[in-house]
Amino acid sequence: MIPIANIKDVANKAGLSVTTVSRYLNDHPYISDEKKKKIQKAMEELDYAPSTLATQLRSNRGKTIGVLVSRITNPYFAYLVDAIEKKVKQGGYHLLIMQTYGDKQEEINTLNMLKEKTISGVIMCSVENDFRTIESYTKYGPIVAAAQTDFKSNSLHFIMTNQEQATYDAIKFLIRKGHTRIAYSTGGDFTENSHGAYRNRGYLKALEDAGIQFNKEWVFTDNHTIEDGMAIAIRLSKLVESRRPKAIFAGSDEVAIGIIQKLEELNIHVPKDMAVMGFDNQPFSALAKVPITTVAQPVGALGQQAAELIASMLEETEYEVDQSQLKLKIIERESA
Amino acid sequence: MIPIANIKDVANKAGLSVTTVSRYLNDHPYISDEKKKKIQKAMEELDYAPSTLATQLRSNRGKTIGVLVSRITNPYFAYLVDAIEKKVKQGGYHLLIMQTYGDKQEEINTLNMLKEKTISGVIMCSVENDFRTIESYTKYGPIVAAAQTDFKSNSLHFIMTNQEQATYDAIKFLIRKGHTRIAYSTGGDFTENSHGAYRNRGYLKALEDAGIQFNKEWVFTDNHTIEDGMAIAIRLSKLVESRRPKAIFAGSDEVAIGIIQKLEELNIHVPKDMAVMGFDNQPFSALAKVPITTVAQPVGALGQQAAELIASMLEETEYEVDQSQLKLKIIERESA
DNA sequence: ATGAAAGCGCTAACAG
DNA sequence: CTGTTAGCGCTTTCAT
Repeated sequence: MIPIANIKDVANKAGLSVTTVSRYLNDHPYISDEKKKKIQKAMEELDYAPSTLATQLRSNRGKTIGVLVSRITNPYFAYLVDAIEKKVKQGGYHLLIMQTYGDKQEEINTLNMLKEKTISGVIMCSVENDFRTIESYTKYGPIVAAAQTDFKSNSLHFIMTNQEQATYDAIKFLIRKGHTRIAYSTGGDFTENSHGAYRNRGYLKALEDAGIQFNKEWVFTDNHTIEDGMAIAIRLSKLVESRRPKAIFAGSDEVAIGIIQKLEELNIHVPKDMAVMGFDNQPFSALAKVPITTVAQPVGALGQQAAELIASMLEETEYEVDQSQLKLKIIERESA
Repeated sequence: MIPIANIKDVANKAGLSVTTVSRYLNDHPYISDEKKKKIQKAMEELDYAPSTLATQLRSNRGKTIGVLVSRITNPYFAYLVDAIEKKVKQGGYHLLIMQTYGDKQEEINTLNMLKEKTISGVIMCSVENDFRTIESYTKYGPIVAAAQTDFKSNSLHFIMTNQEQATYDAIKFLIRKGHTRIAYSTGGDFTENSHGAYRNRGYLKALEDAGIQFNKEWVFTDNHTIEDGMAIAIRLSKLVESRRPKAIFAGSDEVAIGIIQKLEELNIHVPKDMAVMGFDNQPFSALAKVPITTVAQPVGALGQQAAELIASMLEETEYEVDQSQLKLKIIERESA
């Protein structure tokens, strides 16, 4: 691991000053072609690459964007990260991935990296803390959150999809299929200010509008994985039939596939005995044992726009989010 | 976006020198408790956080590890990244994710970030260039590749699983099931030095050992996604039955699920008309329409050990890879 | 068109 | 135990 040449070495070799070399590096005007050649030659011979560390320290601007996800193994986040990465790369940015696993403190830790200049901006694909708290970190750098909210802020920016409406539509879809006994699974805890509060509202509102009584026994909280879905199925199966729902909004395709799998194992058939509705429209959803009826999220557009928005904040240019690209859509297949 | 306090501000506020503050920051001995308190207080009041940029520039050691994957949306890589992230976090490192999408130049670009000090080390979860080339970048920082190879190097380190043996075993498994017409899909181009060369060898060797004639018509190259799998199924279906294989080694569960899905649509049944063998044992594989028989990769151990290995190189300590954790294993389900 | 010199925020001799 | 000082590699006035 040999010491790498620095700008001074290049300057010496080229018989010029560091200033000129720096100018060359930054595409300044006023350098004669002759010297340009010399510099290029020196750089090649020395196998030179400018230290991003020094550049960033001096110019006070980095090229790394932090991306917060709850876990990268959730395909929803993987696809989001993919879309973000493709876009930011165009602007010469890089992505530092941080997983929170639902932990508030981990999220704060990442936000603090803004202060330490480890990253220059943050895209929050999931959010754990309340927006008031998060907003307070915008004084350290730009933050974009992908989340639905009423929270108004000049400094904290959002890329929003209408989760409430989509959930309302999804429940309505089940109701139109004749369902009235509709269970509900969420990644949060079903309280007012938690994860998925908007979806909760959509669920409640759809029931209410249809004159269906809400049944607290039928809400399942804190579910994220295939295993969580399986656990739900087991609980569902243990309910005597008179108290058992006939449909469930799973909150994610991962949970949905777990539910379906276990239900079938337990000889409860989908959708005949139990309709299951997913969320996300992940690649495997169409290919499951019972293809999943779900709501598609516009991940590609979401990631791309989040990337463009954060870049515009970093570069102090304007960017207008295009809501028309951010629509959710029910995909009807066989599970409901 | 307010300017952040620096070490000098803290020193001034605490009425001490920057050295003492720096010592405090780095847990040096020999600071009186009284001053420690003062420093803590000053830091809090100023909302101070040390600039990682300056620290790294000065100490010439960063805390960011680059991770190269071909695409993060492939669950194999997502789980690998997850395992790596969990481990490096313990050492205070962060992960910069780079996707190559199979592009050699992208891989080189990432390796070059070592030179620029953007990252301090690289874990290559996928590899595109030849090892001779990659090895030449080790002079800029530690590189760990997760790949099987005979390439010997003092500077370039490997975390290896025996892909050849696993493929041999998988093909053997099919042969024991009575198959002799076995097709083969790979992510590479089936040449000697490409992607998956070891798997190719395993395939060829298993055929040879069983006295089965190799049929070039039955190898499908450059397949990675579910869509690629579907395309294979279509090509398979177009073969007249006398020239059609009765089994296929898909190379990945993603490709396998695509093949199975499309085959079933085309009324060719798995495994009756065509056995399909996957690779990776991804979470959805057990839950597919026809649960996939596959070979499980030890992603967790792979990620963890890659992380420990790179950390040991960065910290110049010793680390011995534990091969016993790195075994591949056939998981028999229904597709073959 | 080019260069000298100051300094970004921090660490590490060295001196006391 | 604490402070002074010289850089790490780069950008950026300010001269020339």
